[in-house]
Amino acid sequence: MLYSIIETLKKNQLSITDSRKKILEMFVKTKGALAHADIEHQSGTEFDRVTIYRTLQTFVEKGIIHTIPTADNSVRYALCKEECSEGHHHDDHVHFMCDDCGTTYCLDKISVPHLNLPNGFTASQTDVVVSGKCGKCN
Amino acid sequence: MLYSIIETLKKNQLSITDSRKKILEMFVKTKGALAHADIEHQSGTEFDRVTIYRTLQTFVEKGIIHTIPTADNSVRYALCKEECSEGHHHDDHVHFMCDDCGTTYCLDKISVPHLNLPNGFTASQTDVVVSGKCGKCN
DNA sequence: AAATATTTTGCAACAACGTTGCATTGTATT
DNA sequence: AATACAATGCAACGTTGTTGCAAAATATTT
Ligand SMILES: [Mn+2]
Ligand SMILES: [Mn+2]
Ligand SMILES: [Zn+2]
Ligand SMILES: [Zn+2]
Repeated sequence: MLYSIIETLKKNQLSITDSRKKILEMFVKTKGALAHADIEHQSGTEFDRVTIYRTLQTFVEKGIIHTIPTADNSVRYALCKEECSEGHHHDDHVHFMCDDCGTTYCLDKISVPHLNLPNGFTASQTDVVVSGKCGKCN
Repeated sequence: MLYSIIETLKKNQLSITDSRKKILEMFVKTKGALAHADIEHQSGTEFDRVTIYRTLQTFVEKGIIHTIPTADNSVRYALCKEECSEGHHHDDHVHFMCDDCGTTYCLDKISVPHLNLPNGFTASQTDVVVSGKCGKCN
């Protein structure tokens, strides 16, 4: 399946800029997730820190990427599947973070389990983050 | 069940100091979880920011409190059950964060479900964080 | 294609959060 | 009570993220 960067930006009514193209390209070419710092390092001095923050924010709002909760409370991002749209994320899959190589995976095929909450509690979102060793490191 | 602050500190070979006593007391008296900022506010100018950071660190290392991963990537802490010890946490329960009142609950009775990971992946820890409305806010 | 309107970017300044080194103070031990 | 040891407060610093605004880039209109 091919992913058109320009199409994605247009579809979301975002103007086509260098930073948006390159940052989105990084996500498309990466299996795992990316942190702000990863993008900053990969792009060198090409973009300002602030631009990267703003680009990530915009992508999250538009449903192009989603944030991943991690055990160490660092922020990571990964591409959304096509079902996500502005203000409506549907990334209800399990995330995996390798203790060895640090790679964060979206386990798209493993959906988050249903839980019986205590009386009076209602859920709007459930995040599952698994830590351990990934396929490469095992 | 009663919780002796002094006993807990002694059991973990920690010297008995004002900050440790008062901060641990806050956790014992609180149903939910506490953030660094909560402790700072509740204690006024009594302790330095750094002391609070170091006390929380020490308590986590000793297995007295555990950190709670949250959807918004803020750091929270809650009391551990007695099974936890230095370097060995066993807080495998579900956490709940109320979107309305912000309270974070340890749902001790709901243990994290077992998941079938992809081939080659092994889990060392699974964190489940549910967001939604709590009993009070529903 | 050029002119205009709109968005995005880079910079600077700031705020929140967290860490480290070291002298001072407090706790434990003899 | 004297000594040894550990924790605290302070200052200084680093990292992460935000905001306002002028300059630059992109989109739209003529
Ligand atoms: Mn994901
Ligand atoms: Mn808990
Ligand atoms: Zn790995
Ligand atoms: Zn609530």
